[in-house]
Amino acid sequence: MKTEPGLVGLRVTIRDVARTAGVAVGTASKALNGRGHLAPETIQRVQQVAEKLGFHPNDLAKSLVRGRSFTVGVITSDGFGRFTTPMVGGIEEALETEQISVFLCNGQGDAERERKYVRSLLEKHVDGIIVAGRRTDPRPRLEIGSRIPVLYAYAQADPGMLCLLPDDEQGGYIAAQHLIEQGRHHLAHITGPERFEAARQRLAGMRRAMSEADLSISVGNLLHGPWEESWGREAVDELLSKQKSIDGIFCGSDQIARGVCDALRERGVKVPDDIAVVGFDNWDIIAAATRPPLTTVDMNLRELGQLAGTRLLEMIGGNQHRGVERLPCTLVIRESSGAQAMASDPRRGGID
Amino acid sequence: MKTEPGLVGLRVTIRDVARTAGVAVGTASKALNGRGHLAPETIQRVQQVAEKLGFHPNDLAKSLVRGRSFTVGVITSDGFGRFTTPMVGGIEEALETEQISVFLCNGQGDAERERKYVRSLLEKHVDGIIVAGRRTDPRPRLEIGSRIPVLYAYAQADPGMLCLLPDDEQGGYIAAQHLIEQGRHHLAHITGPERFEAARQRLAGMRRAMSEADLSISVGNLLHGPWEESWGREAVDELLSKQKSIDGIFCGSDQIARGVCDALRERGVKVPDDIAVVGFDNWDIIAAATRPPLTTVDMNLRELGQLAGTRLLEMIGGNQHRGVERLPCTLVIRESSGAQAMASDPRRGGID
DNA sequence: GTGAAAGCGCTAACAG
DNA sequence: CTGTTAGCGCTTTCAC
Repeated sequence: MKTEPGLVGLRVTIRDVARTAGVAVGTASKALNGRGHLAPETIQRVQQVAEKLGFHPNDLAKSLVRGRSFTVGVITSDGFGRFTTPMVGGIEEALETEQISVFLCNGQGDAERERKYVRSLLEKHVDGIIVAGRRTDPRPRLEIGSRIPVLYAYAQADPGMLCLLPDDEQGGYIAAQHLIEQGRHHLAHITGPERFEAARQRLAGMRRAMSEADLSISVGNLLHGPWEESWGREAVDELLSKQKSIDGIFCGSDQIARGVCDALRERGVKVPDDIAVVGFDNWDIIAAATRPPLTTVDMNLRELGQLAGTRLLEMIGGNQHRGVERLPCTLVIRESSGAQAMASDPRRGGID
Repeated sequence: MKTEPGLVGLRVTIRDVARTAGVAVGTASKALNGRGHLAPETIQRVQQVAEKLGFHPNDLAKSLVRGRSFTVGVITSDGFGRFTTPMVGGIEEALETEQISVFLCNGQGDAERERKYVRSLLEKHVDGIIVAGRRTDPRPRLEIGSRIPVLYAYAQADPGMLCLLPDDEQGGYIAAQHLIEQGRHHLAHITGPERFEAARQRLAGMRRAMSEADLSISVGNLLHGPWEESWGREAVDELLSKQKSIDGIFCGSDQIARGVCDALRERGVKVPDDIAVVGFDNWDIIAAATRPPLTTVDMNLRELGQLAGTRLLEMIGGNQHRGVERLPCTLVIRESSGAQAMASDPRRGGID
């Protein structure tokens, strides 16, 4: 026995709407979607009935017949940590303009889990998949025995895949360039482990900026260590124990920069007057709370996410992309670098 | 013209599998899902063919006929900030055991966006919705003209809804109790704005612990301010300028606690020797980097998320829930409280 | 302009 | 044990 329209029927279908409005199902469909040529009054009547009945079209059925689900999957590897969080926001933003919903999958960097998720997403017939990572070093490619587009954001697979990354080299460049512009010529770099591509590229960018100004990093002024606040403090000890005349430090992360600033202050070294400091990440909870507030490089992860969403949409539309695409970083000027806060051009110092 | 099985056919359907395996569609379905009674060899053959063809069942069709989508929607209000991030992890974990996928919706605390998302989720025929907030104060209920279950996690609507919250009162209780057990009897409380229910409840818990020990908070030792690190520093100035003999401070958040510790150290006050400090949140990036590392209260947000997932599953299964349910907090002992690090019982000091 | 019918891919009776 | 049939709710021809 069919539920009567207007009653509590848990499932108001288009047939209920059609019957109540006194039209055929096909007609109701057209009225609801604005397709075909219908009498204005019919359209209105159907829509009113739908409204009154609280009709919600069943996307499952819709997708089935249209052959597309209007959903995409996002597989993250760090369970929404500080890198993926803003990215996912950007992805969603780009996708929602096309009414596409996001399946969230927390891969936790575990290949087995990722495989499971891929399977599940494939069965949900998602229109595409974005892999959002937490480090830029190459990782194994996601195996998908299917023709749906895949893309990597803040993650890198092989060159056959589209990989969206921040331009760490350019980020290092603008950081160092900024210090140099403040008249600081004796620069040190305190950063993370050398095995991170990001650390190597930021350093490369710094070197490029310095060599353009006929400067270079003195031996002993380049310190690699863990990505931790305490490493920033230790590194300062190491650096200053050698009595070097340093007037600027570029740090590979805001956490390191925070440790650096704390250590300098506790030694009576004034930031930025004696030594200017620039961080990396613009992780506001760190950067804004540091004394003084950190000038730092922003990787524009939200924009990276938006780009990922946009590119995926293009790929779903049939335009394939591949290779590495890098998004410029931006300098966010606060107080630690001794500069006037001012708008900075995102493209400035770009390498292209 | 149908794509031949085995060819590049972008859509391998169960019919392709059935035809290739030389069985009927219904039989293939049973073989693939382990339903009905089939000859073992048939099952195997069908499965092999499915594998070879790279067959992925279409969940859309499956859901359509089964009347359930095996998906749920999670609407967050802070775009995956520090509260929702661990919760969403827990939610996913609880749900994946039942093979349920999560639609991620970033409501950004905007009622209009939430409405849009609800609509979209309803059309996707999700089996349930979780609203994950970032503060525990009452918020408007989500309007859903439908019979699917809804629940609030780290958010509170009206009493007709199921709301899952951390037990802030008990959290405040165990924090203060811990300080008292360390022999600290002159306690201060530096916390967030009074308009936050969480701030009021943590304070209430602290009061309960103190009154049980025949203690109370002296006038002037209770300071409300913004949830910021700098407020912690300012509050210390305010507190110590009055020359009070304080030997313990319970802070309403780790950020505040960090500011407090920094300010104390810079004034030459030893933590924990002179003054013991306890924070709230166990936000590791803050708590672990503070000098000394913070003893703090963990709201177990991941577990809260798991609970949310579990409860939603129960509700989907037909068992309705309503009212507020609170999950106990746990004390995480580090160095700032002067205690031996030791396992603590989550239930200890519970109010029930 | 509107209705009727076919079918998206799958599962679930019911026959055989 | 396996095949056939009838839909799930919707869109989309194609007639009228």
